[in-house]
Amino acid sequence: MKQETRKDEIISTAARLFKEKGYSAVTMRDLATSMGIKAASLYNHINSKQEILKAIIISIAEEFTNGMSSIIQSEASNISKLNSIVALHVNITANNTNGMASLNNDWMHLEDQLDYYLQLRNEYEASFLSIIKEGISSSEIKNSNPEIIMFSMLTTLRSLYLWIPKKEDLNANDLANSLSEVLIGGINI
Amino acid sequence: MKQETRKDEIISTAARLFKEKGYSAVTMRDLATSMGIKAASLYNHINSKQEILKAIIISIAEEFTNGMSSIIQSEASNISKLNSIVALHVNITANNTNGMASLNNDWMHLEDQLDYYLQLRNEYEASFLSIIKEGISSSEIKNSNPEIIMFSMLTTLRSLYLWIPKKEDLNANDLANSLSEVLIGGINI
DNA sequence: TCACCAAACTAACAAGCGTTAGTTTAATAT
DNA sequence: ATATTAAACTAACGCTTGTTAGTTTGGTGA
Repeated sequence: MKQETRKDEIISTAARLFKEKGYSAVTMRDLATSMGIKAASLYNHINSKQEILKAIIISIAEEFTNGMSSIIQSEASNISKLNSIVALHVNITANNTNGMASLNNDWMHLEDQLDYYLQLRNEYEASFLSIIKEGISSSEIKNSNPEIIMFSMLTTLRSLYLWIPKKEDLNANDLANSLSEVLIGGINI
Repeated sequence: MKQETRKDEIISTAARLFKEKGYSAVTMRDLATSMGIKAASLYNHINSKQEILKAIIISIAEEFTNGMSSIIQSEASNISKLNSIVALHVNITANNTNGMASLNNDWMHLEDQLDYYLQLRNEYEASFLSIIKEGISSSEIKNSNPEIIMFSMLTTLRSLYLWIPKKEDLNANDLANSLSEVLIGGINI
């Protein structure tokens, strides 16, 4: 765990501001003011506003890709893989709530890295869907529409960034377990 | 059903653009180009960019408030009320996919109407939560954390705008039913 | 035929944008 | 003490922003 550089501070401050108003509505002067410096001084540490967005989003996207890769390769049951996906989202989001907001809402403002981001996202969703389909084949999962199941789970998981900060006394494991129960077990008796 | 005015065309075109890039990243010149006119000409029909956002968001928010009000007043079971909420979201979203994107992502750029919007949203969530809590009390719903249940359902429903446009042969009733099954019944066997 | 009017236009505004260039400051290493 | 350097600064750039003012256009009703 390397110590946080000034560039890291800029990136995490930017992520906080991007969460509140979105990438496009946050100016370099806003960011500088939040850091207690002038806008021009930011450029001693970063090359462009774009670069900040890229740094926020791509690193998280790659975390998801790596996590999914481990899950896919494991020998667990498909239901157990879904539980692991829930835990993956809870953990990544708990560690970088602000960044998750940019990933969800500002990915379209990635320029050079947009294609790469979309590739990672498509691969992630394909892996997710294949787990659900295999779970249906093996009778672990109800024979419902697999796209609807994935959509429902994934949108809930993607929105965790809105919800986790409100639970100050958060235990990530407890949340992941409760959420898995609701998402997988349903709510009716 | 009154015929669409030029102002309505501007608002629906704006909603389409706002969905793609967000309110802040869409300029009045972008909007004008999409309409095939010059930016200044927009001001023959609308008073400000703000006003467009307000027109998009507030009308939808009030639709939700009215829908929830009917559901709350009905004599149905709590599970049945949840089914009605799912249908409410599917129907409103199917009729105004682009507007739902602004409601979800650009509500914070409402200025004068921000407080009003937040009031409607808070009331809506309070009603939603009370249905779930009553469902738990009456043993219709598993005794899980009611906030987690609401969070899970609501975030899925709020993300429908991303998903509905991909299903071109959409039957709103079928989608509402399938989604209710997954959200309420869960997915495991 | 002519007055009217909605809806387009051209031109321009002040303010704000991301960014660059060159300079100063203050701490560290020699 | 002196040289080096990271990190701040001031000043300004060219461009884009939302918006206004005043003008032209083309169709409708008297």
